[in-house]
Parts: sequence; C-alpha cells; structure tokens
Amino acid sequence: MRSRSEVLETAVLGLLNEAPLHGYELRKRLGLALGTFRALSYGSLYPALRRLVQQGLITAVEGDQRPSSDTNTARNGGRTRPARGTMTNKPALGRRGRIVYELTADGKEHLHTLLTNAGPTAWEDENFDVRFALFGQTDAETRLRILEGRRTRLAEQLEAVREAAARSRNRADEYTRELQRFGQEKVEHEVDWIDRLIRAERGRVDSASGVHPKSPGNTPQSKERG
Amino acid sequence: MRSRSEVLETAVLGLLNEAPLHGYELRKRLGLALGTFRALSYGSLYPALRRLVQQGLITAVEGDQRPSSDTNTARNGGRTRPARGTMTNKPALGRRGRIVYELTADGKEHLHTLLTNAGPTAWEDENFDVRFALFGQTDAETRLRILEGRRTRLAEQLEAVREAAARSRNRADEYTRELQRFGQEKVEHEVDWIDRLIRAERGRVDSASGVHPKSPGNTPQSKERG
DNA sequence: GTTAGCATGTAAGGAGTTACATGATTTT
DNA sequence: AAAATCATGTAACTCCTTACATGCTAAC
Repeated sequence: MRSRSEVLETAVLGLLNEAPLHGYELRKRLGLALGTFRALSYGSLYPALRRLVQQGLITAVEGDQRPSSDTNTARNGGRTRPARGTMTNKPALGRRGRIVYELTADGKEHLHTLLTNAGPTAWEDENFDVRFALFGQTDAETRLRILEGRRTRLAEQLEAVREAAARSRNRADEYTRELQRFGQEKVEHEVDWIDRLIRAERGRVDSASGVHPKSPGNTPQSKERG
Repeated sequence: MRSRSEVLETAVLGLLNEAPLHGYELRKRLGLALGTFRALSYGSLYPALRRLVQQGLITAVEGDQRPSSDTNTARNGGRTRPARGTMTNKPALGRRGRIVYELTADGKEHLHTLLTNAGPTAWEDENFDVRFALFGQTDAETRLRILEGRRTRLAEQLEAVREAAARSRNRADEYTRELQRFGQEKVEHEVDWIDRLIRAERGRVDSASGVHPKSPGNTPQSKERG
C-alpha cells in the first residue's frame, strides 16, 4: 500500500489543498506548477484520482458545485463576457458534467504527513521538484532540511560524475568528454541554486526568530495545517 | 518492429562498434559514456542483447574468444599482475563464461542508418544524449544538422516555459515561480552549450572544406562506415 | 458547419526497475 | 571464512503513454 508512486499523489493533494479542482484543470496546473512542458496524460491522472477517492483522501462532487473561481474567469484574454448570439447566459455549470475534487479531513492529514516528511524520498531527483513546488505549504524547518538533503545528494552526484569523467578520461573521445563536462556543469549549476535557496531560507528563519522582525507576515500559511 | 526503444539499441550498437564487449562491461560503459550516475539495470540490458541477437545485428560468442583488451587490463589501480597465492595463472578466460557480443555486417549497416538519420528522433530529449555521445562515429554534416535541430527544439521549450511562467505569474506563489525560473535557466544554459558546439562544428567544417587546412586529421573516422 | 477546446474516461502496451536465482573469483 | 566484485539471467511489477471512445460548447 505504501508502494504507490507518492509523487503524483503528493502533487494532486497539494494542489487540491489550495483549491478544489476538476481533473482537466488539475492536469494543466500540474504542468504549469512544475515548469514541465510535457504535461501528465489523462491516462495517469484519472486513475490516480479514482485511487485517492477510494482511499478516502478526496471526494468527487458533480460539477453543479462550481469550483471556487477558475476556468471561466481569466482565460479568454481580457474579454469579460463572450456576449455573442448563442445563449451564453447559462450559469458557470458549463460544458460537461465536471467532477470537482476536494480534500477530505483524512486527505488533509495525509498531505500533512507527506509534507512534513523530510527524508531521502523528499530530495531524490524524482521527488524534489514536487516537494519544492509545495514549499508554500511546508513549514520552514522542513523546507530547510529538504534543501540541505538535496544539497548533500547533489554533492554525491557531483563526485560520481567527476569520478566517472576521471576514470574514462583517456578512453573517451572528444564528444563523450564534452557530454560529461556538460553533465557536471548542470549539477554544479543546481548546487549553486540550492545554496542560494538555503541562504535565503536561513535569512528568513533568522528574521522570524525575533532578531530582526522585519517581515513577519512572510512566513508560510500552514505551519500547523490551517 | 520499429516501435522498439531505439535509444538503447543505438547505444549498444554504438559501443559495440568501438569494441566487442560482454554485457557486464557494456553496462558500466553505458553509464560512463553518458555521464549517467544511474546505470541501466541488467533486467533491461540482457533482454535487449537477446533481441539484437535474434535480429541478427550482433553475435554472442562464449568467453574463450577473450575480448579485445579490457576488464583485465587497467582495472586494479596500477598493479600489473595480482601475483598472490591463489592460482592466478589461468588465462584471460576468467570468472564465469562471459558472453562477448560483436556487431555483424547487418549490425554495422543498421547502426550506420541509425547514425545517419538526423530527424526529430535524434534531437528529442530522450535520444539526444546518446546520439551526441556517438558523434565520434557520425559524419560532420549529420552532427551539424542534429545540433541545429536540438537548438530549435530547445528554443521551442524555452518559449513554452516562458509562456507558462507568464500565464501563472500572479496565481503562483514564490516557490513555484522560483522553480519555473530555474527550469528556464536550465534550458537557457543548454541553449548556450549547443550554440558553442554549433560554432565549433562550423569551424571544423570550414577548415575541412579546404579554406585553411589546419587540422585535416580531425575529421571523424567513419564517413562512409569504415 | 466545422474546427478547436473542454471534459472524462478505458484498454493496451512500452520501457524500465526491483527482487530473485545462481555461481565463480578475488580480496580482506 | 567472509565479503566484494564479476557475470548472467528471469519474473513480477510499476509507472507511464498512446490510442481509442464519447460528447458538449465556443469560435471562426
């Protein structure tokens, strides 16, 4: 039961914790939030939603409910109302029987345990991006521990790449070496990024700890899960 | 039949074209050559080798043959011979019945068609690294076309990321924006890299075209597949 | 009136991993 | 004698995508 993917689960629960959404919209946001060009396919998303419903972590409600805001608001570039000849005065129900998903109490609790866990699963390659995207819902201590874990992981990778490059220095041709060099650069680039983030988080913690209470309203919204 | 993964197939054929190898060694090189820390599992490699044998692209020969050089040469950090108490005078047959794989004529031909193809499959994310790693066996014209294709692909991705960032600028929180920013940086970084490579290739072509025959021996080994 | 976008889903299959199974050889 | 490394392979399973199936609404 704990073998399930966890990353998709976390992403969905995290997004739904910000606002109830239907599947189609959820998929788009999943793409946007991660800077992923390649969005998740429906063939993955809908079965995942069904599983979450079965686990009692989310509820599925037929569209009448009308989701909090989006999909009808700011989509059509500036125009407030279509106002064309067809009967557009139908209320926001819209299109087809949308199914709006919302977190249950269990779901919120489960999300909280997921977001509080700062173990290897949080900073490995496949998981880190999603966990980072949900830092807004993660408490400051956990954020810092995940960043530090990620930093260590990257340092390990860096050493592995360097060692691999050294081992095959003579054997490898020009292009292979160039590829290794660039691979190394990428890791170094991410290390720099993480270092900046860690410094930023430390500064945040310091100012929140009462030394210089410059911007106290900057701390995350859900320290104890709202 | 053309639905098969192609990337693993290309990588294996490309490595075997440099030297006959057995599976265990092949796997290690696959990792090194790509700067990949995460090596391919045997559960993928051995079935792939079997498929290639069945297709007649490679031959499997029991270890007696003794592979061209490696695995016994430069592995144990400088020591030329073990020279310890156990009977080490056994010939290079070694360990267990290794199976050495070698390209057939068909395999060489097939590899050539794979390496000459400069279409989208060459510059997409999943394939580019392997294709680039085999540039030493690719002719100059194809190299340049692949790099240019990759460049265009990256430009598309860059636009997609920027658009995504713009679309969710207000909606997204601080961390999500930071993630998008870094994602964009990564693509920009790769664009710069590709641009450098393209310039380098162009310079190479120019000097090879007879204007300034500075280093004529620099051109690849297999323009017409040796 | 036809294309594009919204919306939900299923079935089949592809590409890979992990865990298992086996055994020789080398090093400690 | 134990542990690490070499070496090959299979079976089950995971996670994901593609292709299909359906139908409504908005825009051109």
